[in-house]
Amino acid sequence: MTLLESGEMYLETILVLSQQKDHVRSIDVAEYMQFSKPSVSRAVGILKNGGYIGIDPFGYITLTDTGREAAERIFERHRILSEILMRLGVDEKTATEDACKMEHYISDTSFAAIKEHLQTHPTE
Amino acid sequence: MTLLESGEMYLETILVLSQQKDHVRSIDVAEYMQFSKPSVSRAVGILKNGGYIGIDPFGYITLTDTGREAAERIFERHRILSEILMRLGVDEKTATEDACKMEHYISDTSFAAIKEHLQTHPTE
DNA sequence: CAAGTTTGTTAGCAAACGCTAACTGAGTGT
DNA sequence: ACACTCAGTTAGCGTTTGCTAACAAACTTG
Repeated sequence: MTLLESGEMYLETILVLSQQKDHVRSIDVAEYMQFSKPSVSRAVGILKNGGYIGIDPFGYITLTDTGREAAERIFERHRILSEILMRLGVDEKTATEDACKMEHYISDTSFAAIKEHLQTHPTE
Repeated sequence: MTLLESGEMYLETILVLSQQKDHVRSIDVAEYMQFSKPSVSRAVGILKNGGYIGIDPFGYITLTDTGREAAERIFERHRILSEILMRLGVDEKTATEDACKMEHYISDTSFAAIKEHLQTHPTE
């Protein structure tokens, strides 16, 4: 099962929310993403089915190892992409929004190059 | 009518092909994009309907002013994005592929910042 | 405990956008 | 003229992913 943009967004959201709260429910994801409950319900089912998340008896969502890996991969892209855009003078809001889309499409190669550039050229 | 990624790709392709050949037909677009004829036929209908292209009696596709503007806007993003990626050490093929996706999602603000950076930091 | 809220699900719609199968109509060739 | 090929269209399918309406189950509350 290959993750598409939407799946990656859900995983990233689950990761972010789990860093902010004790547990994450579908309704939390729905509120955060501003999506309807049924949309999240279906997405959660698909991600669970794909082995990316688990749902405990309380309805709390947990990332599996695979899911956490994918979520962290995207989240890192998000951070690095917004950072380089801000480094170029882009305001935080725009940088974040753009990173949020580009994070799903950039290749490992290009991402590595950008990350490398940031590491070798610390904040001027 | 707001252009989505697919519409932008078709316009960009039409622009590129019109720089290479005397005239551009649906079949040329289909071959170039590796899409089926019906897919292109529908897309062409939508773009024509939206006022982005015209079809002359020979079946040749022409960009309207609006269409050309949109196509050139995307094409410039394509060029600049691949350039900055290559500047960071990414190989041409990957840079082009990535630019091809990101060009549709980057904001005017971020794009301007990248373009500005390239102009003020000529090839080292 | 009855009534209301909260959470999640099911059913089904809509749009975008790829596809194949099958047709039309125009030009080409023998 | 008959047959073939080429370009384009129509009809209709499948996937993804958002939505609303409506329902069920569980928790809260007076």
